[in-house]
Amino acid sequence: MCDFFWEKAGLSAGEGDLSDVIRAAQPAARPESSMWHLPVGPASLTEQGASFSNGFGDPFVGIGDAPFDELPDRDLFEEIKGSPYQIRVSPAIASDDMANNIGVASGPTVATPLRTPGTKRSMHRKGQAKKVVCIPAPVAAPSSSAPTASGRPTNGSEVVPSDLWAWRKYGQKPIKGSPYPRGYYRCSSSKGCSARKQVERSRTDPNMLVITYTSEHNHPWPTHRNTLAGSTRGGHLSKSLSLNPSNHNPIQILPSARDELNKMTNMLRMPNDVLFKQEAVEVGAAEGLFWGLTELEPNPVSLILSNKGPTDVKQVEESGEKVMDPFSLFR
DNA sequence: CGCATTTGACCTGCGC
DNA sequence: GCGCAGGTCAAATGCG
Repeated sequence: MCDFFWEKAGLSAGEGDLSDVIRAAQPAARPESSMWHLPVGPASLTEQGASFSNGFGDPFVGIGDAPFDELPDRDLFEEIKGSPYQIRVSPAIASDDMANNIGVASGPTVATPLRTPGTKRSMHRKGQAKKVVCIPAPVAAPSSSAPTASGRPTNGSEVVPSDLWAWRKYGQKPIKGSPYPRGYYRCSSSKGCSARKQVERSRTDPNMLVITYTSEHNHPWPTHRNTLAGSTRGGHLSKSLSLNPSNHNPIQILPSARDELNKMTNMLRMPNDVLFKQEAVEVGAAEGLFWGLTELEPNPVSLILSNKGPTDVKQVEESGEKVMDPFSLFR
């Protein structure tokens, strides 16, 4: 049990359930924000169908695959290792049940849940681990003629943020009730890897991308993404950098999260096999969020936390420096 | 030439 | 059993 978390939420360990925690955490929310702020750390309850990815700063939002009132409460925090990241739960993607449960009208809109509660469709693939993360959508291609990162024209496909695994798109389908199509990707890092992900825009908040990861990778993280088969096209990170702050939400790292980020940095410097033995795959939002940073910058955290360095793409190109912000990884 | 993307067809599970 | 919707396949196409 993570006593810290409960204390942080103003509760004693073992007291209350998720609704209590949310309610207790609510005063911490910034008044101008339409988000609930949950001071939680890396958490993943994929087996239960609920998943919170940790949010390094504001932009990451975890949302479960199940309606909130069905989430396990204390079990959720069994997997929290202690560091108080903040996760914002957007009312725009939270369920009505959640809003009702916590009794807070904390947003202009409380939209429909991602999935209809209780439908069997949501349990379509029983036993398959799922992680659902929401991230701010990169600047979308507004028209069908807009190029993707690879320079190809699209038919309204998403500009899919890279998470540093190599993914190959194998399908796209329009989703009923949503104006946005869903893209289907499978891992191309390794033959036989069953990892898949689905990318779609949130129907309630078009500025958010909902990425659903299914199955686990059965191979280590790639050491050099650019050398992977199938990852070269559009995979040149240095070319895909976009450091214009207007392109994404500002990163806000809690002081108490810095230590944890530094720990992660050290972990990322370990050989792959060490990483796997330590089951570090749960560290980092959306699997491998920070993977690959080490080949670009000796101390990624320093980049995240530092105000130094070029502030826009032009400057980067001129200086030739390999400097990036965390969210350039998703472009 | 190798690989990624696109896209229509096909498959599968579920509700009625 | 049928229809619907989501998920996957695979041929066509294009880029580097």
